[in-house]
Amino acid sequence: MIILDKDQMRRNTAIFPMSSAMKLTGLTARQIRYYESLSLISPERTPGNHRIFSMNDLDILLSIQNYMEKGFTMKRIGEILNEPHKVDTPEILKYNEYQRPLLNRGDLSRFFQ
DNA sequence: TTTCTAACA
DNA sequence: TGTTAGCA
Repeated sequence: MIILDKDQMRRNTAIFPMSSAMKLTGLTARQIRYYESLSLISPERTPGNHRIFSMNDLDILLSIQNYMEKGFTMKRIGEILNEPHKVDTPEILKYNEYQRPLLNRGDLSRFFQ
């Protein structure tokens, strides 16, 4: 199927400015820009060159937070997110069990821990 | 006023 | 990563 799922399209719609990404993920602008440089996320840009994030971008950012909390290095996280074939290691699978549910179904509980 | 890039402590 | 300078 060439056309993405309706929901997937909406989740890929970029509308959040840096300030929103920072509040929603708890990350600093510096960190977010750094992760983009590692191709972990690919936010769109406004005509003025300002980044605009989609829900999927934020979701990835949240996942990065999870991995960091579990002690993964940015190098390792980069491999995990950019090269799926490296994810099937006992090491990763073990931690994936603790991954929180993705940003969907209107579940906002993740924002209130 | 907010965000951006680049670069240095 | 933090922070700051100088732009847009």
